[in-house]
Amino acid sequence: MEHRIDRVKKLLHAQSYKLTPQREATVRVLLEREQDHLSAEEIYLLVKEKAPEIGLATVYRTLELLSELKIVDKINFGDGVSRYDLRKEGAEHFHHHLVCIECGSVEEIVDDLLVDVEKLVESEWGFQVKDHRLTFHGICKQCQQAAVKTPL
Amino acid sequence: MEHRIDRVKKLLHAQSYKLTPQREATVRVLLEREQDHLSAEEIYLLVKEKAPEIGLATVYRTLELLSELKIVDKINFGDGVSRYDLRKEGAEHFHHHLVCIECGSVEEIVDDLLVDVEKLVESEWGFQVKDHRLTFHGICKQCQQAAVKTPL
DNA sequence: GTCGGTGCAAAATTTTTGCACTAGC
DNA sequence: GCTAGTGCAAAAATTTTGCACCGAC
Repeated sequence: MEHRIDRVKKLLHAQSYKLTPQREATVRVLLEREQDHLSAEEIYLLVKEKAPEIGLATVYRTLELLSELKIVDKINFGDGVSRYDLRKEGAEHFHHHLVCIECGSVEEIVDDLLVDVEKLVESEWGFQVKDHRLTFHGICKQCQQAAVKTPL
Repeated sequence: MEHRIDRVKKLLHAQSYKLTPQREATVRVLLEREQDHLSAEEIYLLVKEKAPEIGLATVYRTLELLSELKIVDKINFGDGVSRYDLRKEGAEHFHHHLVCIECGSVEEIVDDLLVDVEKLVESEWGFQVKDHRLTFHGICKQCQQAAVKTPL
């Protein structure tokens, strides 16, 4: 855990930003709840438990900063709010999402499935790919099983 | 053009909704500006030119309805607003987006690149894919050429 | 007359901004 | 002291909702 905080600290310092207590608390929440795709509000409430004096605006400013530095990814699943995901350390593996349209659960998959597709996009469209977002919408394993047990 | 309006009309009727003048004006704007990824506000302003009495709330309600019926796709590129895209007629081909991080242009690609990837997700994760969203971020052909001519 | 649909205004929600204040160098 | 960073409150921006009204069947 600590080495991951240190890594963020270094990335911030490299751009002359500081890892303030507020920023550290925010990063710690992101680390602790890495699988959770938290919204700014949710992050704010969790950070408040560690650092009660923090303001929502600071959380937004921190998340925006981390987002610019590509330390977190700002993602949007179509409900009104942005969600924030810590990037994995080895930046060559992106992670994608499986959003269940039944129960709303979000699963992550870490394989880089798009290597071939990216090559195709570069050669066919002349578009130099830097990053990508991929989200599948569908029905998760649990809901499929539930549907078998209790059909409509 | 007209047959595409008719198609929407049928889809609405099939679910006991009407193609009111306001809804028709909205769909026409979407048809005319199909490549443009308009926001609700932009659509509202364009619809107002045809039907000045329309309210923004109606545009939102129409877009939400069309979205539920899968006639349009609600997409989000990370700026604060939702954008709306008419689905292509042959629903088995989704369309993906190439977002240029230099000039902000959005290109569409219509190939269904993900057939193999979807199969993998279904077999590996047991997730039944219904739809997907794929966006590439990178540098478009024009900006690459501009960069060669005028390096930093 | 009923009911889906609409327009308007108000409300709710999410995010940003202005400004005075603080802490570290 | 200067500067980056912060907290708070206000503002902005986007989207939703309540309600009275309208129009087609």
